[in-house]
Amino acid sequence: MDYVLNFLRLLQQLIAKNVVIEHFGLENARSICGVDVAYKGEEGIAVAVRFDGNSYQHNVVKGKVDFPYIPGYLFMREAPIMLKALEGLSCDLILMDGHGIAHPRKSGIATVIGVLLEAHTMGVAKSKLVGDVVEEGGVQYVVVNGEKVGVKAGKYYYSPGNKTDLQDALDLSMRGYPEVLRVADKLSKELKR
DNA sequence: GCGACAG
DNA sequence: ATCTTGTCGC
Repeated sequence: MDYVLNFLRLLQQLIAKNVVIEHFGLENARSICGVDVAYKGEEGIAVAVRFDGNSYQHNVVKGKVDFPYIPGYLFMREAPIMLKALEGLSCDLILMDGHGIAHPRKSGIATVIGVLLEAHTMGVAKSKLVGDVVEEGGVQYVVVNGEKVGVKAGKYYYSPGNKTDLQDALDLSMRGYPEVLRVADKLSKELKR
């Protein structure tokens, strides 16, 4: 499995070179999607929820998940099934569990999916993967090598995935935990029964 | 060698 | 993520 991780690391470095960190502006997101995955042993249940400001809609995908969870390589385990769940949904902004550039190689799952789909994405994680939390002007930033790569608000970490920036992460964090993610999490966990 | 370690 | 009882608090 050593070969695989070496290769995947190169892939992540390539992805990191293609990330686009630029201001999006949440006000430009007419539709926001949230994706989450729950497990029942080897079976993964992915749910993608879309909210367009008026109504909700969602996709459910179940399938075997082979790749193990390895810190730093989450995308290999969850990106495939997440992408399937997102099929057919048009989302101006995609949110998902996990980090974006707040990653050892600036290539968290939100970045991988964002670059792959050329979409606006943002990672929302429940715990830190890398960096130090530094407060500045009333805001808690996730800092890696002196660079601010994310924002911590409450117990959540927000970091740009692709075609979004730190300002977007801060703006999103101030809206509180995204409802689409709360719904996706709740739905995926109750559908595995 | 030791500690850290998204879901 | 999942396993898994009781317990503290609004």
